Amino acid sequence: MKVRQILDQAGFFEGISRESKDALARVCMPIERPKHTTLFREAEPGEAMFLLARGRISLHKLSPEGREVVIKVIQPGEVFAEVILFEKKYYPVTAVSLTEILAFKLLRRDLKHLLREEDFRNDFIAMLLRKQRYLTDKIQQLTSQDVEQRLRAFLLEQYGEREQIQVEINKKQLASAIGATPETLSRLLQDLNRRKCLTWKQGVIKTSPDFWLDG
Amino acid sequence: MKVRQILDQAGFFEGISRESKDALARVCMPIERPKHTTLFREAEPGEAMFLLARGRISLHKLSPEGREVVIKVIQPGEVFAEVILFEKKYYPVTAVSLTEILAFKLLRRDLKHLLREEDFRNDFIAMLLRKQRYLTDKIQQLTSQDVEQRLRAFLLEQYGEREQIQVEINKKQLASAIGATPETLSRLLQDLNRRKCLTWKQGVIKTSPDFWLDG
DNA sequence: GCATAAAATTGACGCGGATCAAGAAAAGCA
DNA sequence: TGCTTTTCTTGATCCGCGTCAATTTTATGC
Repeated sequence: MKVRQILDQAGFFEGISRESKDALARVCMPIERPKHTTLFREAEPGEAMFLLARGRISLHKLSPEGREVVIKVIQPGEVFAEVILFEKKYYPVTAVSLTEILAFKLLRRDLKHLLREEDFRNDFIAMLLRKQRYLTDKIQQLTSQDVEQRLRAFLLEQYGEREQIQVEINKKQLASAIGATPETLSRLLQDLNRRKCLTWKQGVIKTSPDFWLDG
Repeated sequence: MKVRQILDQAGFFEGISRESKDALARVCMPIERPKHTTLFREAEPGEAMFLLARGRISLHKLSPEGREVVIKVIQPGEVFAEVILFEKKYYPVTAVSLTEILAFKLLRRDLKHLLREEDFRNDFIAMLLRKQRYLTDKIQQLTSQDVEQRLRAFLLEQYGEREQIQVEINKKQLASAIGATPETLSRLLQDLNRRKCLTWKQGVIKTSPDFWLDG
């Protein structure tokens, strides 16, 4: 079946047994959406978590003053909204597709069933712990790094240390993802350009080795 | 046995069965330490997680420049260093007791065994998700709130909205916990004093209702 | 008890980045 | 294709908070 193939490619739960993976493929529902689609909103009730197969999704919260704070940009192969499954009935963040996406939806009762299997359970818990570690690192970054360092960390995390990067999100979104305003990002890019570290033209970023060094 | 009683009082894994709790009590080792003791350091290898029964523990990371960034202050009833159990062999943070503490140490293999029990597993996963939600909120706070709001959020989280609070940590530590310098906190407290919102004398904070309102 | 260290306060100063406003460029749409 | 809307850029200004340095206060040890 098609779902099963995509699961294989996407690298969800790599360590799990064939049986668990088949079971997973049986219960999850494919979801395709164009860009700028809201999958769910903060404080909305729900009972499904998602696996992202293709595209990128932004998870953000709204501050009391109405600022949009990006918590994480989800990449293919990652799981999101898993918090809904045990702890609370309400989504803690808003999820919006930044690009066209393909995701899988997984219901609470189905997941609970899958967790009986030790391999699956271990993979699931390991995934949660990985995310915890990510959030921990992010807190450290936000309190001790400037915008340039945060940009570097973001690009590294999302695309790796590459010379050319196809960015499928716009500058406003990227600014938000690194906890800055579009104006600040614009000025930073201008500066990096002058220093011959990084250029950004028509959705393509080109970096020089210098960019990855200093910091 | 004594360990079992403390486990009951501390409220670890409230939903779990009598059998699971007995099993937990059997495998965990009590640890008592004076204040300012380092339990483990960032990047140090280890294979145990902890349950805190009494006292407070600060989890922090060191930034490349040597700044100490507090990730979370652990309270009685909370679990920490659980990341070590599945994902990596190295502690991602440093843990230092802020007060005298009583904690329980739980080894990897024992925990994996306990996770076979559904009740225990659900409680454990729920705990992980609670922490994830906490970290998510913290990121939002750090990027969108000023120091005064962060102080309020910290006191609320740690002690609730009370008129009188016994603070068992010093101002330097508190400053660090809310992502600020001692100087900034000092000035903030002075200002709150002038506005008759909050006083801090000899480890006792007194707040007026005003303090909890504005923000 | 004094001596030394650590914690807390206070002032002066500067910088990173937010905010506001206005214009240029690009994208969406009829 | 022209019109509208959003995104991006650029400049001017402002402010929160960090940094540095100098005291003062409190804690700690002999």
